[in-house]
Amino acid sequence: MPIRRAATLKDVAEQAGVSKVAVSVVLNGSRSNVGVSAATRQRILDSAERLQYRPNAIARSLRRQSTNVIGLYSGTQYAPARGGVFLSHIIAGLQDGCDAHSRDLLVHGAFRGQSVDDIYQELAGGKVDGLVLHAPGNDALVNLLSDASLPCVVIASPVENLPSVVVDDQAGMQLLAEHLYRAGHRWVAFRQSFLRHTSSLRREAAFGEAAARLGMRVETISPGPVEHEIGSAEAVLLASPRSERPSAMVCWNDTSAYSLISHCVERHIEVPADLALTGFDGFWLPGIPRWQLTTVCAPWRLVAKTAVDLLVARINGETIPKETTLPVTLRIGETA
Amino acid sequence: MPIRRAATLKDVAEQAGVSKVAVSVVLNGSRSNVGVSAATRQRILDSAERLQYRPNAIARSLRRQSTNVIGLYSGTQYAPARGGVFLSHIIAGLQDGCDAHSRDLLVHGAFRGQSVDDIYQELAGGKVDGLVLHAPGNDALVNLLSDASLPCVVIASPVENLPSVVVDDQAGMQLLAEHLYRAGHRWVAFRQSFLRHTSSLRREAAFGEAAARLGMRVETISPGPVEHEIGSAEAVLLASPRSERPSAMVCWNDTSAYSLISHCVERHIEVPADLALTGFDGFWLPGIPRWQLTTVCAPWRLVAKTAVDLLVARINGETIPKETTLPVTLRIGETA
DNA sequence: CCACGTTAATTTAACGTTTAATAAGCCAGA
DNA sequence: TCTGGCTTATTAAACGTTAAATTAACGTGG
Repeated sequence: MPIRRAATLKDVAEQAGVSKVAVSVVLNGSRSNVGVSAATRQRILDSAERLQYRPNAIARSLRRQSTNVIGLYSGTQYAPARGGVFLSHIIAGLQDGCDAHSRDLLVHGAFRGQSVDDIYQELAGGKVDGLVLHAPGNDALVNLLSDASLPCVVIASPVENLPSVVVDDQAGMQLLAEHLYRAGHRWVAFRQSFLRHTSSLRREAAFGEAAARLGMRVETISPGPVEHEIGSAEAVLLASPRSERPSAMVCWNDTSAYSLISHCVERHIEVPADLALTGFDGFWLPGIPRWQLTTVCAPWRLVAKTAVDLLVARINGETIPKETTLPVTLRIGETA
Repeated sequence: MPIRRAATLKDVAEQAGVSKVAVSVVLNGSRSNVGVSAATRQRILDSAERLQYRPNAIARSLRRQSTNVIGLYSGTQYAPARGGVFLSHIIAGLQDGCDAHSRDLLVHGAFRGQSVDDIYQELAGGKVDGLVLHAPGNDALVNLLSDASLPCVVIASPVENLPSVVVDDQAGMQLLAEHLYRAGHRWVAFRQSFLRHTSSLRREAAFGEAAARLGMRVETISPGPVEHEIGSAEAVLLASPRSERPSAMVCWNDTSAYSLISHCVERHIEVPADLALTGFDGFWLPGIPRWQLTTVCAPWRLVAKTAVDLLVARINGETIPKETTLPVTLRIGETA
């Protein structure tokens, strides 16, 4: 079978016996000053149809100096087992946004072992009109990006000098603290991310303050160095009699909470009777039976969608707020 | 602050007092016949450094007629709650592949309400060097793509005329049938996807044959028209005494199985004592306690990675197999 | 001292678009 | 009859890169 080159403007123009410009105006309508008569227009349309013309997006991008593509750079590994549920909501939201603004989404590679400069080059190489950053981590990279004229919006955790879209950790922790207080808890622990994510640290601080304001005793527990494993301090805690340890644990996110439930089940600790526990994120996992987690529901998908909205506004030259905070809600389940 | 235009080859060339070609050769090394002396090379490198030159990916793509980007088109909505876990594994695998071949991943929009022609134009507009298709659905689109010279690989479900990467549904169903037979089951049901996915139909057929070969009685159950809800036929079945209904249900995927477990718990049906059930996919959900599903583990992430490998081979002009089938394994949990 | 190969460069053209500038034809009004 | 304006076009240039063809300079061996 003959692999024939895709038809270009030039081909159509020759077929129709007109100039490239006329074809461009008719097929990819521009706001320039050229007019085209009805007859010519029809001839062009016919030729385009006959030649199966499709405009070349790359050439157009080069000329227009804009690609209609939004990039995503995430500093975390996109591993479904670790944070994958989170990122899958983020990607869904980015798609919502891209869809609404007729843009495509470019997911940049993992950049394993590449230098900051290489990563920056890849990000700023003109492939995208703007960038959504998740957990960029690397300060050097962020500095490069702040200096560059490439529009960026950060999600999930704020970063100095760049606009961000986050959820109201503060309010979420306040809601949890009040709920636990009302349920009678006076000694509670915050279960931190074993990787000490920025979000975890922010929530730890917020919960500490909220609980202290209510007069509760608060401490922080770090789980083991391996995900889903239990740390030694935590093991000691879970082995202690009920009266000699916190009666509730606020986990930094849902995954951590589910993992903790497993440990409790193994140790025959009744949830919430022996130990109450809560999560954060509120992701709905398909049909998980039995355990309805008490958690803070955060609109992550909307966060991503909003980030794209802002990014597009920014690309269009508008000024966008430094920090956008989306509200959270408390979902009371059966674990606290 | 001054938003200064990014430096181009021309800028560097002028600074260094050489031609653009020399700069191109030094910075973006090509295999052409031009030589550059050590002194000139240094001068160019210095200028590039001073001007913070980054090559423009779009211009390069236009000239090279290749973008180094792989596209993903999925006919399904990317909704985390529905199939999102699946797609998140797929995207992870695509990233593995893109990473291995130094490519980027372009996730095309949802194309809500767009015509086949528009979608095709978007896909074939030169933005990507090749396309991974998931559940393309639309026949017209597939035909267009088969005709076009754009390399494609289909994943998850085979499509006529296009190379595909799938998992061994046949073997998986054989394993399940044998396992259930050994456990003493002689009357089993296949729980179909309420959307009648192609995969579900293939598995239904394969399981039917395998079970029949073993002399088991088999039937098919369609769940309700709403996801995670139960259908009337199924409700009747679950309400029947144990001896008057199948003793095991093979669900078309894990999500369906988890959902069914919930219904069983509500109805006080003990799993697996009163009803055994199995899934398909073997996704690990973070720390779900209590229910270890008996299921077929399918290497979806690897499927996606393999698709990219093949696609890249195809882009490089190699011939690739029509259908690639990856093996599955049986994971025996506590539900069957 | 000249033909020849090697090295170090440059000039030209091309990739497929879009925009700006320009030109030709025609008609209305002064 | 000329000026000006509108319609319908065309030509030239530009976006930033790379490939092919060309040129200039410099030995080197015959």
